[in-house]
Amino acid sequence: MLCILEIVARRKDPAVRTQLIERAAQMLRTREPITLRSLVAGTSVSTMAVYTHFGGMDGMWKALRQEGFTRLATRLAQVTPSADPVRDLTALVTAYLGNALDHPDLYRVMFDANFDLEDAQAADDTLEYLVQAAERGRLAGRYRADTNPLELATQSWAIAHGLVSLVATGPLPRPALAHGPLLLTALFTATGDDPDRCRRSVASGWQPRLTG
Amino acid sequence: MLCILEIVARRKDPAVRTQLIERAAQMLRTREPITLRSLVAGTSVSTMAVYTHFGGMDGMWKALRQEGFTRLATRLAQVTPSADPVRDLTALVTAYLGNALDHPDLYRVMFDANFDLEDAQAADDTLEYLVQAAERGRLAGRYRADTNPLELATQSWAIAHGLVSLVATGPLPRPALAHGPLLLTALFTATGDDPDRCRRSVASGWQPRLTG
DNA sequence: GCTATAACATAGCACAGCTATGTTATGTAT
DNA sequence: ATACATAACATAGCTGTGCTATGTTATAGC
Repeated sequence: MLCILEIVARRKDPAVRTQLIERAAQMLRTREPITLRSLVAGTSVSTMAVYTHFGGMDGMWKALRQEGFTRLATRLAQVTPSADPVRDLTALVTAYLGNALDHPDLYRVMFDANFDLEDAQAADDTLEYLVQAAERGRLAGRYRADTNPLELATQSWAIAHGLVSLVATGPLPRPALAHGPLLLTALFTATGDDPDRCRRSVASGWQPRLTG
Repeated sequence: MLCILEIVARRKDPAVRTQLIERAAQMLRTREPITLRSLVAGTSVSTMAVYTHFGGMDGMWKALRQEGFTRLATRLAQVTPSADPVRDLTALVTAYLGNALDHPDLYRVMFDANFDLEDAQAADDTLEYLVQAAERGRLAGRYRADTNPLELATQSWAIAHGLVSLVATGPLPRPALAHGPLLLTALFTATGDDPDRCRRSVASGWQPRLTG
């Protein structure tokens, strides 16, 4: 009997994979240039490990982007829903900004040149956190009944990404992030929330620490 | 007599410089990989020309980014001020989006990894167009008297950059740009403009062609 | 134990950006 | 007009890049 798919010898060690991408993330943080040889230099593995585990440097970068989205998702998941969904959506945006500021180089890689479907899916998955909060806000009557949660989430995302990418990638100074609350309040108010109540919700969901 | 500064022999030909960056922009458009040798291959100059004119490939990329900001400034300059400064600011944002969509690869390069002061200055110069429109809006009484034109311009920029970079770089589909009018209206209204009047101004400044 | 399989190590390939060195063209001074 | 000084230019070769071809070794199933 032929057991084609079950014949496996010398399985790859998953630890090697995580070791490599963690080292890559570390090198990204310390601004060291990441090359095939410099990447494996700090480890006990050979250059071929990059090919068996990632299929090449492109695959490694792809996995690194994926790691970035995973960390982002972890951070978004730490935002515990409260009774105020507008505050929650603000808190999610704040978490998004905080993640980008804590790992600016990783964030830059996440939204760099070569995107493919896998990464786009990962981006959509993280967006889903915002969609849920937007939907809860609509159900709570904070936004107009005809509000499309996906659209509101996308608009919030655009604001967050616009601000943080201009700050993380260069031209704008970090205090420019302080525009966040005003932009979010403007968006949520335009979506139907009461201005004063919205201001309070956004203020309670925002983390002033970001602009430091 | 020594004329130190005036002793010049065989001046560099500016035409070579423009030829190279135009070819680089063209190769960017056609997705050809831009390497030192592939860049000069189509020209009659040697690889050394890149070093005499730009000091290396990094300098060439820097000049290419500069060219991107120059084109952007040209496009923004084509927006003729009208009697409605809110419309004008919307039109400027629309021109910003249109430029990014017409030259997506160039736009990506403009906001890519290595930024330095020269490029940041170029970015600030283009921002100045938005600042002027914001200031005119304030003087016209459309925005609150205590509105900071630079801040309003920066907020508009963040919205534009957030939207268009998410569209040009991947995850969002092009129709997502249709969120622009709502976001701008929300921002301008929050800055003091009358909601109905603002909606009309934004609608008249917006180019629906973008979302196609 | 034997064999098949795949992870692994090594060496070398093509190409990248860059630089050292020689050549040529051009403005200045005699 | 001629000679010189200067810098743009052409050529060839350098180091380092990602990648691949080839041989070796460790592991799973009979």
